[in-house]
Order: sequence, then structure tokens, then C-alpha cells
Amino acid sequence: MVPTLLASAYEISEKSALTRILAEAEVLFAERGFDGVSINEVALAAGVCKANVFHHFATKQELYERVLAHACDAFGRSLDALELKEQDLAGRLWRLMEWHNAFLYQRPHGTRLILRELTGSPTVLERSPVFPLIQRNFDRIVGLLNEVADKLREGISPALVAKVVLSLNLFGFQTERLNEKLMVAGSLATRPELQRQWLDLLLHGIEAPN
Amino acid sequence: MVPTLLASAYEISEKSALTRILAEAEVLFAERGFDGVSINEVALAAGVCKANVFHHFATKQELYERVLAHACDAFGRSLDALELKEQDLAGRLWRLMEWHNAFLYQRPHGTRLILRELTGSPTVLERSPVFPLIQRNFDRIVGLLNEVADKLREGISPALVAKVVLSLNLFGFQTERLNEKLMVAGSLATRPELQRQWLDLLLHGIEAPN
DNA sequence: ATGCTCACCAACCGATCGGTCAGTAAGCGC
DNA sequence: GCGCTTACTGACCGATCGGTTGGTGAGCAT
Repeated sequence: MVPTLLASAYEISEKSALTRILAEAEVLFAERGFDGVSINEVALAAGVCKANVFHHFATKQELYERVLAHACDAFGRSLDALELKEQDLAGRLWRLMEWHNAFLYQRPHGTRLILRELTGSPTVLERSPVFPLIQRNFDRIVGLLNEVADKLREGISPALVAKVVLSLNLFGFQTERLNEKLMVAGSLATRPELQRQWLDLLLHGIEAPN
Repeated sequence: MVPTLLASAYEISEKSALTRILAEAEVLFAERGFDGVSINEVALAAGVCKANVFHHFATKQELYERVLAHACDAFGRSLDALELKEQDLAGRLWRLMEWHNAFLYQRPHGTRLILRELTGSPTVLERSPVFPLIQRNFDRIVGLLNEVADKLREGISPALVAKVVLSLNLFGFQTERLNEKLMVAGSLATRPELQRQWLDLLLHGIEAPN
């Protein structure tokens, strides 16, 4: 980027090349995965030449990991803003689901990126540098539920509840576009209603009282 | 493969080249995805040369889709053997979870393959030729739960229950190897116990009676 | 024996991959 | 003015990609 006097008014409002590379890489990697995207594609999308990408990042792998780390970081920073004090079990669960769901749809690319990482072979993920970041975020969520652990039925641990909530949200996010087509024998509600059904299911189970 | 008289006794017990290509391709595609695997790698793993792979499959894409279709087919054939007659809601749910979980771990590569497909961008999946196969299998499972729909609480549909069961199993399968490492604030049980906890949670909810 | 099909392979093709290199131009402390 | 760093580029590199071609040899029907 060349901030001449004439162009500066326009250029200043633009992001820097580095920022654009990271942003475009996130979208591309999320859509097609590490091996499905070439550095040249990223460079073209960011409006720079390929060599410039290698100026900012030593290798393709390094770029990929920076993008991943940024996505995990965004998750953690959003989690900071989640306030659950003075909430009972149902309140916490509802707020947690609402926050998580909102985050997923606000950052679909980052979400898909992490999901992709989670879908690879587990042995690879275990050695991945993003693994501790994912671990830390998960532990924080478990911690939020730990404070109301005494309200849970015996044998139901906060970690179990956290995993169930995240599973449902992530799976729901990933298959939302499929719901309309996926249903011949049955039908599913749309997102806000579905979320309410999940909470209801979590709190009271599925069985009809007799 | 050249079945000479001397080698025939050994060769006959071996699979054909075509079968080996499909089998090795499934493992490799499951571990590294479509773009992460080259035809040469598949050929080497199957013990044939690259051109031979293109003799059996016109393009890399065709090989990939054959492998995917085979994985979906295996799911359907396993589902055929699932017998749920004369089971009440809890019984059906338990058998369904048990069957699904067993299938996932019996065919981890096929499972990871489908999971990978599910993790890609939804617009791509919608146009994928495996989409109707996935759809059909899902509908069959919903159908199994439809027969006990009257035992469900109001507002809880069979499709919802099916999706929750599949979500939990798939997510559990995918993150099993991570459980031990993922837990600082809490801990999760191992597979059979975890499955029992899920069923308990589904039937009765998480909230302690007061 | 001849002719055809099928399974298989070595060698090759153009394109693209990740990555390097030499060089240019701007900003900045001195 | 003068170095030094930083951002950036076009041209290039060897390797590998998906895919093709020409050909060999076994099995089999006629």
C-alpha cells in the first residue's frame, strides 16, 4: 500500500495489507481447508502479490496457524463479555446457549475453521498449536457451569452439560442450511425456537409425564 | 496383479487392486481430506501405479465420490440390521444410541469422511451427490422414532430427538481422544458410561428435583 | 491361431504448487 | 544528505499435481 497525499484520504480508511491477508485467508481456509487454498488465491483476494504474503508470513503453515489463533482469540474475547452472575441454572444455560449461538453466526468463518480443525484426525489436532487455545476456552465454559453444579442431578457433571450444549449449537450451526431439505419424515423449527427446544429438553428431558 | 500358478495361493486370498484402491483411498481421504491426498499416494498405498487408478476411475473426483457413496451405503446396510420393534421410548433410544455409537467406532474412517463433508461449506454440500444419501439415512432414523412420537413431551419432535442423538454421538466420537486432555475444570466418563449419561439426560433432563 | 477385452505400467504433459531472490520505493533516525 | 528498515513486486525455481499416451501381457471366445 502506497499512501500518497492524493490517495491517503481513501487509503487510510482501508485496512492494511497484513489485515486484509489475514481476513481473506480466514474466509478461504474456512471454506476450502488448508490444502484447498493456494497462497496465490489468498494474495489475489487480498489485492497483493504472492511474494508479499511470504513477506509477512514465513510459510503457508504459519499463516494458517495465525488465522486459527486469531479465531480462538476472538472466541475468548467474546466470552469475556458473557456475564452470568446472579443467574440460576436455567438462566445460565439460556444465556450460555444464546451467547454461543450468537457468536457462531456472527463469526461463521472462524467457527467453520475451528470445526474443520476438530474434524481432522485427532492425532493431528493433539499436536496442533491451537489445541491449548481450544482447551482453555472449553475449560472456561465448564467453569461457568461449575458454580451451579449443586443444582444438577446426581451423575450429571458440568463438563457433560458444557459438552452437550456446545455439541448441539455447533452441530445446529453446521447443518442449519440442511434442515429444510433434510426433513421428509419430520421437520425442525427455526433457530430461536430450536434453541428454546434444546433448553427445554436439557432441563426436563424428552419423556412425556404419564 | 498377475495370478501365476506359484503365486495364486497367496494372491487369491488378497483383495483385488480395485478393492485395495477404494479401501486405501477411504483411509487417506478420511485423514487428510480431498485436497490433502494425491492420486499417487493412493496408488502407492494400494500397491499399484498412478495410471492404474485412472484406469479404474476417470477422475480424482469420481474416486472420491465412490468412496463417499460406499461409506453412506455401509451406514444404510448397518441400519437395516437395527431392530426396534417391541421397544418403548427408552428402549428404542438406548438401542439407537448403542447401534450408532458402535457403527461409528467400527468404521471410523467412513465416519470421519462423512463428518468432513458435513464440515465443508453448506452450499457445497447441498450440491454434493452424497447429500441425498445422507438425507435418506437421516430420514430412516427419524422414522424409527416416529413410531413412539406419542410418548414424547409436547413440543419435542422425533426429528429433534434424532438430531440430538446423532449430534451427541458424532461429537463424542470426534472429540473422544481429546477428553482426557480437554478437562481441567471437570472430567468426563468413558464411552459406555458417557452413553448411559446421555440417555439419562435425554429422558429426564439435567435439573435436580427439589 | 486370431482377435478382442481388460488390468496394468513407465514415461510423459502442461499447470500449479510453496517458496526464493533481486530489486524498488517509501519512511525515518541521524 | 545518508544509511537502515520495512512493505512490496515480478520473475523465477524445483517439485508435484491431475491426467494422458502408447504399449505389454494375460484370459477368453471364436
